[in-house]
Amino acid sequence: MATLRDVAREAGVSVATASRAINGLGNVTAPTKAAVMAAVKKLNFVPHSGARSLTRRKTDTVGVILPDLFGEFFSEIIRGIDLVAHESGMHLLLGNMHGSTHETAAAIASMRGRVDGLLVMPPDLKPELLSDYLDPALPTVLLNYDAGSLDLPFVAVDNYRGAYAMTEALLARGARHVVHIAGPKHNRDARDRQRGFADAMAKIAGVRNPAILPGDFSEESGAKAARLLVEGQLPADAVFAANDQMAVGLIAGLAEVGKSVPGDLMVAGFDDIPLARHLNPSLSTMQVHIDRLGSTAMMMLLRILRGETLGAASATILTPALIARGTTGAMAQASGVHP
Amino acid sequence: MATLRDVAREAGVSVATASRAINGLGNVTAPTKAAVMAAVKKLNFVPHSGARSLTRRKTDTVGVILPDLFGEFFSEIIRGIDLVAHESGMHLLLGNMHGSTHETAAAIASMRGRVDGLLVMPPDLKPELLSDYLDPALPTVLLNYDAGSLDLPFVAVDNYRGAYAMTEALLARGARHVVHIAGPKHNRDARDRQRGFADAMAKIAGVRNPAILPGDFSEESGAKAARLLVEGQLPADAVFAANDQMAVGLIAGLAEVGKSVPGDLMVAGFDDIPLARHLNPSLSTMQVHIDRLGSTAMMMLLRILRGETLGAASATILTPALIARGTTGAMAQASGVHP
DNA sequence: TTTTCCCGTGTAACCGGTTACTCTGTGAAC
DNA sequence: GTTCACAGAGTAACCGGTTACACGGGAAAA
Repeated sequence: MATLRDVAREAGVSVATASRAINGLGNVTAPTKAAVMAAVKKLNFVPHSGARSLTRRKTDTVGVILPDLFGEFFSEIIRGIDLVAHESGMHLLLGNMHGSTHETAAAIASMRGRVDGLLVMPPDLKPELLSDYLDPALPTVLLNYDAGSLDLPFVAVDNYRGAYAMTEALLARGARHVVHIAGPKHNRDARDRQRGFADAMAKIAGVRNPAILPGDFSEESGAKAARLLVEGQLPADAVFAANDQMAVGLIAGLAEVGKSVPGDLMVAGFDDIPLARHLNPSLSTMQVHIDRLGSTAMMMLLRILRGETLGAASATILTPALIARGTTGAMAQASGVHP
Repeated sequence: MATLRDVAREAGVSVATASRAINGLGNVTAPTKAAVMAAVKKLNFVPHSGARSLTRRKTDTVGVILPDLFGEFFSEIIRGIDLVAHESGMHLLLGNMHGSTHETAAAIASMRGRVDGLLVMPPDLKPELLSDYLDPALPTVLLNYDAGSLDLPFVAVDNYRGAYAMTEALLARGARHVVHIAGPKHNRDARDRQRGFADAMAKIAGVRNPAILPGDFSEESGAKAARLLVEGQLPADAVFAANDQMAVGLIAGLAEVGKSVPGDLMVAGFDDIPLARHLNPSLSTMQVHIDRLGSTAMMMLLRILRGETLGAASATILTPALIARGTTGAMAQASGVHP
């Protein structure tokens, strides 16, 4: 592979001049520049980004550290990030942290010298721990994580208000006994959604201890909730699952025991996964623009890298939108095709 | 940020010794090593990967260049790659090529000095062009692309045999008039699937010019095909869509005009997207393990990087599996929950 | 004509690590 | 008591770019 020295020799100039010509800096006459460019072509020279980033002290790369994610979520976040990154000529260095806290630390450490900034979606670990791992000198934006005590910029989804709004909507459609299927206990999103549900039940319906079934965001746990619901003979005219996956499992489970949706029970989910609108009846849910989570965070990071101060914009909350569909009695849409 | 020089000074040794101690190379006494490690802890030193890769001439990173992909496909490939990469301590540098040929070249060029190898999924461009962009010195494995003339290692899905098998299955279930909905004209996968369909029709059913409707892999084009089918009064008792998305649109379109599946018509797709098994009736399709596309390619690349020669393994073909479900009259499965 | 200034270019230091080679001192072999 | 081998540590070159600074020469200013 040709180096800048080779190009300079070929063009009969010094490396400094070659470098200037290639990077379009001033102080190079047209003929000189032409000679350098000819040498570049001839030798098929491509600058070595690694070497360049060493002196420039910037890599034009941002590190993205995500936990193990389920398909749709993952790709949408990346898509959102990439969209913005690509516009600014930035590269994305992926670093999944596969579960363990130890790996998180390793993933972050291994980014030093490779990236100009970091987008981190921490799993459910404590802020104090996180701050131990993060390099304060490296601009960092957190994804879906309100750092609280740490004053790191972040983008998060307002799970609380989303759940509140959905519960409110179910009650408004006439439900009296709304049951919630919760997500994993240690999961922040799940906890916030549960709080939103409970608060809405308390404030709007005056119900202090609404029924809450355990779940773990999986389809299976939704189906299991259906059995619990029926066998336990819980009074229920609506079920609000903490995510769509569980709602899907729930509906299948209810169908098996002959309960109809929304006839016997209304059902609602959260996330608006693509499958939601294809179900029959289609699933009512809270729409979260996951890609915006990524693109917004990336934009924030870019601004920090440009030296701008974010101020109030350093905490961005995305509010999910209510999508009323068939499972809450809205008119069933023609499934399949939507412009 | 502390550098190796700082650590060396703090520990009272030379940079060479510090480097050896940190990297666990021999020729360092225990006390010396301990002193260095203490300095590392104290100064919170993290080696600068960029600098290290410059001298080592390896980056422990592989570049992944993918075209603009639809969600599921993208995340599954990445997941497969990451799975293997992570095990070997490799990083992933993402470089989407958003369409244009020019961008592809730029994406590949910008990888020089950043990566040890490349995984490239070329869009539908010609092999000759591709070889112009690729650096012969950089180990490269192609994804879903039979390089043909180029002797680059690749992993591909056997779309031809998959389509052949599905067509065969439809005929075996008693279909006489099978209609194909094709994918985008310039798309390799789509063309191979169409060939497989046409060949199966010719060889098994003796049909020379089977009906083929245009499509572009989108749901909309599937719905449009449904209209064409009904309005054109094509004789048809089975429709084989070149991918699941179109099959989904098709089924919705058929439902609108009162055609039942599989009663009036059997329907089959290709890919086995997650939605497929959730439809009612569930969609028969060819299962492609997209994640294996990624993991297999990554394994091949790792072997090349280790200096092994692949030999026959340099061309890996993944054969999709037939999944018979409700839309071809197989017993409808309880939708929603599957272990 | 002399001085000043600036433009185009070259020299060399530097980014932060790695490593070939050198040097020193100790214990084993003679 | 030499000589030799070798382990432990240091010096400095090097990876491939960027860039501060120096330098020479021609045009403009005096």
